[in-house]
Amino acid sequence: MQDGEIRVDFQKVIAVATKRGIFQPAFDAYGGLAGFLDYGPVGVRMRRRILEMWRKHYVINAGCLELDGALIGPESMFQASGHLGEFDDALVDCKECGKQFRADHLVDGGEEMSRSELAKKIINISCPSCSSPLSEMSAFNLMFSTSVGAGKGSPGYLRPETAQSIFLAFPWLLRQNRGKLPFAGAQIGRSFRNEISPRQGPLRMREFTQMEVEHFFLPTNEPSLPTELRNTKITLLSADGKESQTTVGQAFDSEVVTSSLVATHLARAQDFLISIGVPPGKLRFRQHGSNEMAHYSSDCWDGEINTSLGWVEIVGVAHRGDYDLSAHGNASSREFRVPIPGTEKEMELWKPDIGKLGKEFKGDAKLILEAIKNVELKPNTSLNINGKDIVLSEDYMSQKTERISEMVYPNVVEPSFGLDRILYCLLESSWNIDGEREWISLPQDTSPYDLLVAPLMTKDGLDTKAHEIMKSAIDIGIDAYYDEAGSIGRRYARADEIGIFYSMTIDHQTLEDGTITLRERDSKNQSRVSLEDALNQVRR
RNA sequence: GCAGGCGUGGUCUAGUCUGGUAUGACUAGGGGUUUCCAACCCCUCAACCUGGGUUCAAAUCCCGGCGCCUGCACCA
Repeated sequence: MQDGEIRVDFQKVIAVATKRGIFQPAFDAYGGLAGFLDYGPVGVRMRRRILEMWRKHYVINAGCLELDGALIGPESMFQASGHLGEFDDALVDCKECGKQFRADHLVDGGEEMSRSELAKKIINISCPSCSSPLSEMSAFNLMFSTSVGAGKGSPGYLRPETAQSIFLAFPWLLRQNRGKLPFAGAQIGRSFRNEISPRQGPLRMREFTQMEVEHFFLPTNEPSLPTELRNTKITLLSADGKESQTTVGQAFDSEVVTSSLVATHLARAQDFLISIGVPPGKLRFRQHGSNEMAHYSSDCWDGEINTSLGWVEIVGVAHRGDYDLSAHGNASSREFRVPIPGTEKEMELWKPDIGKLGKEFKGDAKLILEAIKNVELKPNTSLNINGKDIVLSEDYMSQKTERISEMVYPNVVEPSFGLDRILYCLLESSWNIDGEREWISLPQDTSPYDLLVAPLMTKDGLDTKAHEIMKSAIDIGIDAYYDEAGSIGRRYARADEIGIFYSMTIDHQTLEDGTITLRERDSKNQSRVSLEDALNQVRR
């Protein structure tokens, strides 16, 4: 079977997902609500295992600092992050044919205009499709809004990405890292976007789980591409349309990927995805064109999987520059900059003697302090305060020695994974069909269960023995599933359908010599081994 | 959000045109039999998306809502 082959379609995956307890539409009993899913017993296990693998890669191995941020944020924060402005589309629709357009796309230079300007211009424009008059402009924001507190409360929004939590926590995380750059924050959590028309189940959700890393570094000292990642094979589709199968090292050397940290995270993302079972032949990284780029990003590569629905984005590796930290630095009261090492200078500075200024100038002292805030103070500085010329002599100031560094906003590279999409793509791409037999061929690490425990029959004490074995498997940390219903073949089929990695069958010989039959899912190979050997093999 | 199509047990489906106690299969559960890759026999559970209208009577006809699919638009 070919690596890149597509063997199953969307409808089929959704049908089996429902049948086998992976996921189903939420609020089904009330007619459903588009864009929301419930995960069932098997789905929750799969998600948990994918998350475990992600944490292993990014938190445990790569040493990212993990955060779990609040879901609801204040308006001022989203103002600063750009989400209130940029996530907000001004829409008009045609009164005649009902088509809907983005107002800023209909007006020349509309993308640069303020809302009120746009509203004035749009009055004179008619429907591009049928030339009928257009409706008044209405705003649509993709963020869910709510109100915080009693009564009218203050406006709040559900976060549309987990990233902002990490940006806001940057000064705090930096202290946890004892002031050292580079470092990365990592977060797993839910995000919310009020999509206009969510479709295709887990691929376009209104509530979804993100796994994000924000890797902070000094712009003057970008982490280099680690040598062990240079040979990572990767398929790249750059913005100019050229597709290349190359290595991360070559892509960086030839400047297809210009940032060493972006290159690093392309390699890491690829490693992670392959480790959870994404077939390399179905994976590529596609560079965004400049018109596609999000408001914060200067370079972005989407990791995409080839599915029955076309290429589906499951991870974005974005160079966000200093967009977010400088936005929060400017809008909030906190310092988000860091000193640039080596720029530390000793300076002789004159500081005003506020006590003396106050005694001498009384009410004007405040104005003087403000006036000297932005100039370099030295003896006999002359100022104009309320039309009066004032010369500050040495008596009003004293000289101090200070060590000062240049300050800079760190830059950030962000790999951002969508868990729900990953799970869907994994189900689809690991689907195998062989005649009547259909099974999910996930690596053991992301299979929902390690082991099926099945007595060949439910008599002669075989089921009792199987229960005992079940317990001993669970005791040593094996995720085991017990099934005694129906023929053994049927049980294998059920186990295969959700991708249980091993099956263990208990028969009469088990009662005599303690051996069992161990079956491996993909090959269907069976071997008779002692229970102890079997459990050791199954144990992860 | 617009247009078109669709909505029947857990799943797939017949029935809708032509209004009258909803068909079949699979799955699942119980029992029997058998035992290493969805075997067989018996039994059981279980459905007309929702709200209104027309009618003696609505799964069926009409209108609204919700959901799904396709196309357009949108998409970090």
